[in-house]
Amino acid sequence: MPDPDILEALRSLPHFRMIDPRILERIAEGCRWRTLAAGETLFLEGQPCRAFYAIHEGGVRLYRLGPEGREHVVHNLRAGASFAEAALLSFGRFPVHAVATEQPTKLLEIGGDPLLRLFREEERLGPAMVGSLCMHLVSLVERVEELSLAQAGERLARWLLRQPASGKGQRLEVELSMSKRDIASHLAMTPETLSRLLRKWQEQGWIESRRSSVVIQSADPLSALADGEPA
Amino acid sequence: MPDPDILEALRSLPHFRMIDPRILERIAEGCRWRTLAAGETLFLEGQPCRAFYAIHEGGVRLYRLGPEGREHVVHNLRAGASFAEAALLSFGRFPVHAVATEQPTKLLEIGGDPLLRLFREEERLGPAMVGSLCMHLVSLVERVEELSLAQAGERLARWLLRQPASGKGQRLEVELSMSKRDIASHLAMTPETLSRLLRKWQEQGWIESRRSSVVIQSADPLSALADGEPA
DNA sequence: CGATATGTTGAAGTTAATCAAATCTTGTGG
DNA sequence: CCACAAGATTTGATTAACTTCAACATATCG
Repeated sequence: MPDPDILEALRSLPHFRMIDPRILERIAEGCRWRTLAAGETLFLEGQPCRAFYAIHEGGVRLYRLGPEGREHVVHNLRAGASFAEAALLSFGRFPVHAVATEQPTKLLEIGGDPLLRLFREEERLGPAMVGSLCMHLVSLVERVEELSLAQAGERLARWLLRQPASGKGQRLEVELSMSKRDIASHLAMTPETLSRLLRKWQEQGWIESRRSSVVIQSADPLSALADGEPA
Repeated sequence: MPDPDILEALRSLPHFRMIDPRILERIAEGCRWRTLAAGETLFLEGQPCRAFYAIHEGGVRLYRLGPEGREHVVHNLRAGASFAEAALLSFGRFPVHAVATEQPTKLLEIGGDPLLRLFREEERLGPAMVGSLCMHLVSLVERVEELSLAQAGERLARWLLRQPASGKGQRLEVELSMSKRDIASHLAMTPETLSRLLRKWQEQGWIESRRSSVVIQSADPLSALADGEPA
């Protein structure tokens, strides 16, 4: 009887988005929560690797030690990220040290043994995980592309047009799935800038900005912005 | 006798970074190049999917058609990105339309049949691909995190400290793996800003900026910057 | 050497962040 | 149901950071 929190956490990982629930339960049996204090070490370089990890809360720093004892930071990860998959599946040993950077840091430890056994027993697991990961990859690649755009308006217009929209004809209604504060953060701008952009576009008559939705009244100028036309 | 260009292109994909060269050759046999003109359609939503694609040059737009014939852009991808893996491995049909957005757009088409056969025959392929993809995922997650940082100096300092560095003791020498122009682009800043930051840090005595390398003379102030200390 | 691409520097102009404060929501307890 | 507190959003004024534009310098290569 696996912990429902663990199942929920597994489902939220891009690794397992499209995995059969029964298989997921078997993976969940090999999982457990780990909570670390800030600065506490999770594993050391060279140790044999029997699991990989997903950060539920807090942050983790992966680093090597240089000749003079200087930390060489390889990655600095926060909630939502996962790590050590390749160590588990390909290398067998951790290639870096890992320490928690925040207090508290809560990790999901996903045991490798059930996972590797399932890879052998369930033919569809490999392709399903690869497909699932790739879908996530495509999103991230595009997110990187978009964050590289200098203009805040360009980023917002792109994001807005990509949101699932209900509505017929010209009037598209976009339900905002997060708070505006979180949207601003997602788009790497301040809430103030987001608010001002929405107001400006409303004054132009392009949109109607509501509390938790935006009605797009004419998508064309937004599309132009999204494609890099000067504001 | 697979086309060496195809092998090279496959190797450069995060999917196949750690795959046995002999397996890679068998995958390569199911690949071919596709070149499209701007606006040309690659596939339509609902068509059966027998391959996935990697963009070698140009760009591809993935979209659905809304009720009024309005394009709903799902992704806008450029060189280096790949897509339709999940369609191939999980769905069997394309969930979106795909058209080239640039002239010319050159794609590598990776046939699904050899891939799916290999998944069954080669036990290690699944875990190896998952591990490889995850490694790339970790990098991307962190890149997103970093691009969200407002300050250009913060981004550069982080990037610099994470580069593989040779050198003993305090003097770390970082060989620049790309042109400064490309580094600037990677970090979402202009070459001018990059140049000015390097010069400023050199005047502070923190680094020595050379043509294609940077010698870090004291990493501490850079680390402070990278951790978000005000400049 | 000359041509082209890459990198550097300076001045001017914009964008978006910051700071500060007002307004609006939402949830809670009385 | 209302008052209140905490949080979210909006607005305005200011400022700092970064881009843009233009010119120059420096490599790289045939």
